[in-house]
Amino acid sequence: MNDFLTNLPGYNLRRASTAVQTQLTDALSHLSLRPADFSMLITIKNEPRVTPSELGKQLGIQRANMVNMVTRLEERGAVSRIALDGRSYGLELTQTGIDLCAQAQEIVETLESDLLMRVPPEHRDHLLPALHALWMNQN
Amino acid sequence: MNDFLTNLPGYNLRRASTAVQTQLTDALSHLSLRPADFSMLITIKNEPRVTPSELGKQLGIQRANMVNMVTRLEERGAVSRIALDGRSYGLELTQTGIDLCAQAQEIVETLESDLLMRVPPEHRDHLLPALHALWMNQN
DNA sequence: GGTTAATGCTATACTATATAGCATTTGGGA
DNA sequence: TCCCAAATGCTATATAGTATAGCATTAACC
Repeated sequence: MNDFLTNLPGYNLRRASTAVQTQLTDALSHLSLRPADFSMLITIKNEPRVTPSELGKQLGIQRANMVNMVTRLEERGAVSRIALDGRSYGLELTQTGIDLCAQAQEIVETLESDLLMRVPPEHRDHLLPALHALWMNQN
Repeated sequence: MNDFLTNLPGYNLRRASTAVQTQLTDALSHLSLRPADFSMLITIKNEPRVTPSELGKQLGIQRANMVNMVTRLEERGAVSRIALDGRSYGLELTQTGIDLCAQAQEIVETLESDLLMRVPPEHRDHLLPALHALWMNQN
């Protein structure tokens, strides 16, 4: 049927990504958390007092788009701001944020394991390094 | 730094996908064509008189969202509608559409080949089947 | 022949992403 | 020390992608 498209790695990349992303969005919605929210929480957890700018750099999110995301997480009491100097501040998880992150982490790890199980065993170990190369080895 | 996220296949899938998608969008923008437009053209080319409904099914696009896309392609003279019965119509490429599709195909194939070259050789052949399994083996 | 399903479509909403521009603050070089 | 460039947080805005609900018309099936 659609031989041309299904033989393109890029097309399959997009379809696979949207499928997985939809699953993750659905699963995390029970915590009223979006995928990007989780990536923020886990990064703040591993790197306390990270600034929104640095967070955006690591996650591939524009500075301008971080503002509302941080605000939402702050308004629900998951993160708090700590002034670093006159213009910037660092982010830390509150206890609520720590708990939320732990719950989300469980959901994510279940999904990630399901994801890998859908990949035929002989290809499984190649997926992560291949994907990693695709966005790290950018020009 | 961000060990947890970069070890998740799903996260790497998303980052890789957005990176590749951005490149494709940029490259196709010279033809004023979006990635989804190209997927429509190539499918119509290989399956003349396909209906918007069927096209959407194959490409994972909602019926409601096909309407404007088909209209735009029709307005620029790339596709034409052919009444199949009282309520549905089939799509065909015009000569303009055939030419446009050929140009786009060249761009896409160049990008796809670049994409594969970024993947370390030992993982290269595993990427397509692994990705394919991720969106075809859905429950 | 009448109900059910399919089709194309409108309207709408939300998420993700991107850019331009602004005020404030920091930091480094003259 | 002063000044200028860069960084930071932020506002406003625009676009693409995706999703749902609902509607009128037509086709298909029992």
